[in-house]
Amino acid sequence: MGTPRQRIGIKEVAAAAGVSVTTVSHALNGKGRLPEETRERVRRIADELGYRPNATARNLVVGKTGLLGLAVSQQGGAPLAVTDFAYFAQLMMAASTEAIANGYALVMAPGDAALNPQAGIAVDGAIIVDPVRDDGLVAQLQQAGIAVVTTGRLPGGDAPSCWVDNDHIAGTTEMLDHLERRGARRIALMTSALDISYSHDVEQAYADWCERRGAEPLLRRAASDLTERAGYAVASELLSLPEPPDAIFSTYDRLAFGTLLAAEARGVRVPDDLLLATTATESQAPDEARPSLTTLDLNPEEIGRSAAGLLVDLLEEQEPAQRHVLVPHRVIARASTGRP
Amino acid sequence: MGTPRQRIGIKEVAAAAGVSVTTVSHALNGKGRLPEETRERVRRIADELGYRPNATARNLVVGKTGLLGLAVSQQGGAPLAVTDFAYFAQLMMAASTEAIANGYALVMAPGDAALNPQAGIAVDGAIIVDPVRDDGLVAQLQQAGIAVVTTGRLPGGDAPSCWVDNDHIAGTTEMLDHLERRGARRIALMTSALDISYSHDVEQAYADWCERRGAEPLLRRAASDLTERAGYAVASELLSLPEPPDAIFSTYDRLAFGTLLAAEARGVRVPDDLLLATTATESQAPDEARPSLTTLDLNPEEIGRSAAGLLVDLLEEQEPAQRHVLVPHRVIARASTGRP
DNA sequence: CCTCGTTGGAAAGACGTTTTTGCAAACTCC
DNA sequence: GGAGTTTGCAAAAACGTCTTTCCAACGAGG
Repeated sequence: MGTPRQRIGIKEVAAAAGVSVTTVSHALNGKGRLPEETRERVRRIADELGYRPNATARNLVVGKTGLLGLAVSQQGGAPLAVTDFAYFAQLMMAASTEAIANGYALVMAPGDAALNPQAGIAVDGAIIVDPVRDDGLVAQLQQAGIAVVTTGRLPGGDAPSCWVDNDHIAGTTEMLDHLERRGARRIALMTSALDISYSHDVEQAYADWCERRGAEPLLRRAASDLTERAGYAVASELLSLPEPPDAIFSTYDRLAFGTLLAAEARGVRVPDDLLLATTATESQAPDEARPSLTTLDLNPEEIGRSAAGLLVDLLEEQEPAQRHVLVPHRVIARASTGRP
Repeated sequence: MGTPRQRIGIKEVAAAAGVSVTTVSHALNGKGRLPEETRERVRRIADELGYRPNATARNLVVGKTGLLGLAVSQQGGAPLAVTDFAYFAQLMMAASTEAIANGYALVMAPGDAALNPQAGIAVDGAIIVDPVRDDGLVAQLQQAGIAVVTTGRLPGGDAPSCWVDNDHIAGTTEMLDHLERRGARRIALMTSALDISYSHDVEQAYADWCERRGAEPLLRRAASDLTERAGYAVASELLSLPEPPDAIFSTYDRLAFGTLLAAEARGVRVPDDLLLATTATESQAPDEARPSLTTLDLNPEEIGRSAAGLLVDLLEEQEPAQRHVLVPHRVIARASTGRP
């Protein structure tokens, strides 16, 4: 108020610098043939005036929307992976940060329809989290020529695709080794029935690990809502076996919390009678549980950051440096596997 | 591939309909003077051709960005309200849905800087969740002339503002009444020390309620990380008082879960020895707890939907129908307050 | 001195809409 | 049947940037 506060544009900068708008544009974008001296002067003046290029105008001329979409693959019609809010929120925040740093805006798709090329919002590229087999959205996007990066790999995906993922085979193996070192002789795997690459990788790593040791696999898939209640049910069943496991590796922290409750209800002490480890979706929660939970940290922030970065590369460079990214994991030993 | 797949624009529609682009624009936007018959025909042809207006071009000419920002107010420099992922995610998804329905894209701000009018991404308007007193971002946005809607009211806010909120006074009172009806004689309030309107409203409602009954208030503010651990600590202190409460109302579900643990650890039975109620941030979790928790449901989806809707009104209409929205709450009685 | 290549920079078109203005044709009214 | 008024639509100007094209000045080589 008082100040006219006219948004200053490239024209104003040009006038102030005594050059044409062309020169300003070239100077700021490193294009054209200009002596470094002029470039520098224009940049300085633009800075002084607080010039911020209008993203809409730029997008219009370069033919982009400036938008990246982020969606969680839908199993059936589940209203978002309700159980994984923390993992998902961390991933999203990191992806958003990276997108903004590259001049894009990340928009959350509240459902498959939001990114539908025919009906939804127009985006330059999309990140699909944990695609399920035959994910319709992924197919639609690719068919429409929209760049797609998945976190986790598309099961059965034939087409060449871009993804970022953890090395779940290695992570699972490390955790099983850890449990064995802490004295486990009979390790059960508690996972989900979701048809995503994560499940497949973990189950395969587990099967291979057991086979190498000549051990009998003890695999349970919890109800796909992945609540503590589901973990409680599966753990109760496991613990009442004639030959119950002496260690459980859960691939979702909610399932592990439920397992903790089930153990307590049956008077099974963790870690004395049962070792318990989990994959983390929420960084603090496992540490706050009683006892604190040994965790395989999947580093969702880095997943999100990498996914957005890869997507931007895909959009801006003709040939991205890499089409696949592996994000490092980390085994964090806590009280639930003994010797804290 | 094979099909040229030229993006069809307003020009193609005009050609197909045998009219000018002006007429197409007018027909589609309900502007200008056109007989209904022409309008209808143009709309039909546009539909048949699958015409989708280019949002970027539209935004350019109307001088908008088409972006709405959503940020969680930062207390100090906390990396997002970590504890409230579920509440927050539900709110965000609903806001995103509403934004898209109105032709906007909602972008999550991964920190205050992202929406800074000087340095961040340019948005038409912003939703700030639970603003703390003297929130810098709110001030900056308003000063820059960017429309702001807050969920929860800005403490000490002098300027006229737009917000959507629950009637926490009424909600708290209802819950206290419920506890009293279920036999509580000494009700403690467990809340946070956050300087947001939510805390103030609840504390005031509690103080008033106690005063009306001549009861002594028993108020505790948990550490602001609001974890189960924090709830555990506060509950332990309360239960070890010479005259402990026979009911606790927690304003965050995590605190209530911690309370449940503390009660169990001390052999205090819920609901027999202690009634426990909580405000919900996660719809299923309180139901899944053991015992299931009586809940004050704040309806975060509706908060998010309303906030986005109000923001759009603010941007598109000179004078919005209303500047404040109250979203209904709901008391859900469960096992933790007896008689399920 | 003339030609040619290089350098620095400006002019103008384009991106796909919306909006304003303009202008005939078709009515209405006396 | 002429003067106004309404109706239906088109032409053109924006919006702010990037990009292509073009031109003048300058230097070098013969």
